[in-house]
Amino acid sequence: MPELPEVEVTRLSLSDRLTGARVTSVKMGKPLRWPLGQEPAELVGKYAGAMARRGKYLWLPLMRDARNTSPLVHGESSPHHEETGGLLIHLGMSGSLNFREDLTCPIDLGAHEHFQMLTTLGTLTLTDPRRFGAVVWSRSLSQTPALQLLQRLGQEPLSPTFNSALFVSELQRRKSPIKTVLLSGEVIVGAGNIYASEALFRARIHPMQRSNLLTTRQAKKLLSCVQDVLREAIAMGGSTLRDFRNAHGHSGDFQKIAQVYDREGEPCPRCQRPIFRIVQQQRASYFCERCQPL
DNA sequence: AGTTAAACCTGGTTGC
DNA sequence: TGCAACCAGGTTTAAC
Repeated sequence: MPELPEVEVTRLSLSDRLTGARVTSVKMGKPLRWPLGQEPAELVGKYAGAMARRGKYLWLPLMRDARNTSPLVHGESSPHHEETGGLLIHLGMSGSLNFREDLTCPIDLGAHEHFQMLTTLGTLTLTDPRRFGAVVWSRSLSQTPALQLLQRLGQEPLSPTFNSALFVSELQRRKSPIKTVLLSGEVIVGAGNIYASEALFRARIHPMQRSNLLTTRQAKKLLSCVQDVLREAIAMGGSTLRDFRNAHGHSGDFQKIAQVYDREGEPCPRCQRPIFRIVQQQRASYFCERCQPL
């Protein structure tokens, strides 16, 4: 599921509703991708900060006292943050976070609910049928295991400090197909299988095109298409193929306006020829043979 | 070192 | 209707 837009929609829909909340209890369901790395009871009594995002990961600061609940900017570190910590959350393929403000009745874990944190402001629940997701305790973003999971990630496509020259040069030094490079997350994070196909269609670049064979002009075009697609998808609440919901249970709508993803055989919106489906790196790629020549 | 397949899981859809 | 095969938003790990 969750590519950058869905993760960002999740973060935005939680807004700051958890900020300042004190954790009252934590329940775990079946095992996720990695163990929590901490006794659930150890989280009780900590105070939540504002949720942040890096790539497809969410970071929920959990601090010892209520004073430092201001947003944690990635890279920033203070002695207070160092001695507290937080949860690094990944939604995997089928995960979604739900937040309920009602504190009235005790909430039991459903069959696919594998992490639940009760707080003084509401209950945060991770639902993830396939359990490729993760909730991992880390002392800070600059320490293991968080650092290990985040350190190889490429640039944030929607960051105001995005370095487009670096993006171009990183594409030029890789020989893999461009779709593979986008999905790897080593150059740019956030584009998964849906948005990689959509961005390549918009940029009129064949998914099999070798990255280093793109012209500078093509690379820049691709960058702006990736950024546009991600921004538009966020504005539409993300894509809901099956499982994705925002923190309030609402589906996304972007899949309705996807131009090529999951549209094999349908007419290309630009030239009317049928959309092709191929498999790269064990993932489906959708494109138009005419509009995206090799 | 760089590229590709296998693995982690569940459930829905497709085809015989 | 039953059942096997295949497919799905991601990413690590092992194997060439």
